[in-house]
Amino acid sequence: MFQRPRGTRDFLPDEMERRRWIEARMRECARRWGYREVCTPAFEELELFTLRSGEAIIQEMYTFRDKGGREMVLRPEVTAPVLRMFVNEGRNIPKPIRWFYFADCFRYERPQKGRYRQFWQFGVELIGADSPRADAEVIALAEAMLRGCGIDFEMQVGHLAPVKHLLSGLPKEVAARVMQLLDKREFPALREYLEETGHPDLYDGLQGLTECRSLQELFEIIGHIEEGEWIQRVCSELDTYGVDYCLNFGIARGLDYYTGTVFEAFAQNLGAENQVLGGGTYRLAHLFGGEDLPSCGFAIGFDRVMVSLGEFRVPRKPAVAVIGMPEVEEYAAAVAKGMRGAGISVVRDTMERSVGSQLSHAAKIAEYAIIVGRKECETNTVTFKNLFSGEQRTLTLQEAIGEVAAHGDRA
RNA sequence: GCCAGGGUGGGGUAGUCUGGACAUCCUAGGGGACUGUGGAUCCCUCGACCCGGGUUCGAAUCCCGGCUCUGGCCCCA
Repeated sequence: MFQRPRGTRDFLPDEMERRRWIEARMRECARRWGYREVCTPAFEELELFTLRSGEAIIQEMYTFRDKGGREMVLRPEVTAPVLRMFVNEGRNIPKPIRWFYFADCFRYERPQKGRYRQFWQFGVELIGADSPRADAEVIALAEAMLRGCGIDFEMQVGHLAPVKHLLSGLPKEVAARVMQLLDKREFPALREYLEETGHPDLYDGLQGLTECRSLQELFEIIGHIEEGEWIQRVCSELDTYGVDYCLNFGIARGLDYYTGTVFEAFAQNLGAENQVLGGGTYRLAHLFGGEDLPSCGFAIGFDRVMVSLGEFRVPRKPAVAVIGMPEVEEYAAAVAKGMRGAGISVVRDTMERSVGSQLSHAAKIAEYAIIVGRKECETNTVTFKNLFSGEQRTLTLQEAIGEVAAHGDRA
């Protein structure tokens, strides 16, 4: 027997229906906000990802050398490919550009709850807009999309300027380490580290940033900064949208490429891997040879959304089993064809089973059975049986089609 | 890369501590009783000790290594 590769999953039909159902909701939400789908290759040149993030992350990627000797990688995320595509062929598209994607990504990491080696991201990029209103639109869309899926989550919004302001006097490595500790909320270690490096005075301000829950508190800590008005405007836009969020100026991840507003969403019922969405403003295009356009985007951890939602039933169109006696094979085929032509899901026996067995099987996989034999063939009718109630009637094909359609989706 | 706990037919399990004959039970799958009316019932059938090594007369059981799953750490672009 073959085992599935580590960190990958198989999806049976019930699970796929749930996944497609949620995916469709996200798609529909993106569409309503004016975003259109794009698709990039599943693999790219390795350098596309190391350019920004350094060589160190190679160990967490699926890299390979192709037959031409090129260093390639299965995409570990989609923002860089989308921006690469933008630089390659998006120059003459009217700005701002609103794109979304739904794609599988690959990371060579240790699997655990909500973390897989092949995982799906649903993401959105707003390219070329640089305003508080652009930031707010993307956050509001993120919120709407997650709400639309029905998960229970908390949206946190922050900005990198306050913490960068506080750390402006520190050497780069020290600042990076501080950000790391701050992001993880390891306050005792942070205090210790600041004392070691001779900046104990920064502790209260940094801790304050992670705890302050209003702009007023924020400005009391950092005083006046240039980005203050921007932050204020993003918040008031979010209030206008009616977005339910809380402030967190301790969000520090991705310092190397996020430039301003940052936001994250956390699901309530997941384990250690409870972040279901992350995003912010960034500048990437210039790295790939384009102009230095600001962009804002986010990615939803689709699999984590699915874990958070648990099991649920998706409405499904009813299925019909057409059971024909051997002597009227052609008539049965015509009935099946007619129903399929009307958009109905039809199955027929492929195992040469008896009528009794066929019905027995039909009861497990279909909602209705249609039985046709000499009798029905001669009168140009069908025997239409409701497999829930057992009730059965003689109908014309058109009447049977109408019956199935009238009962609609089943829950 | 680190820690903890698991791995027995497709799914769920008993047996493992205390080694012993054909490995338990439920469920799902296939067939039949039943060649124009099913889900019940009965019968038949298919099908497993994660892999490799060691100890032993004998290993699902004990020991070692590996793989893998679950949860946590690390990381999270």
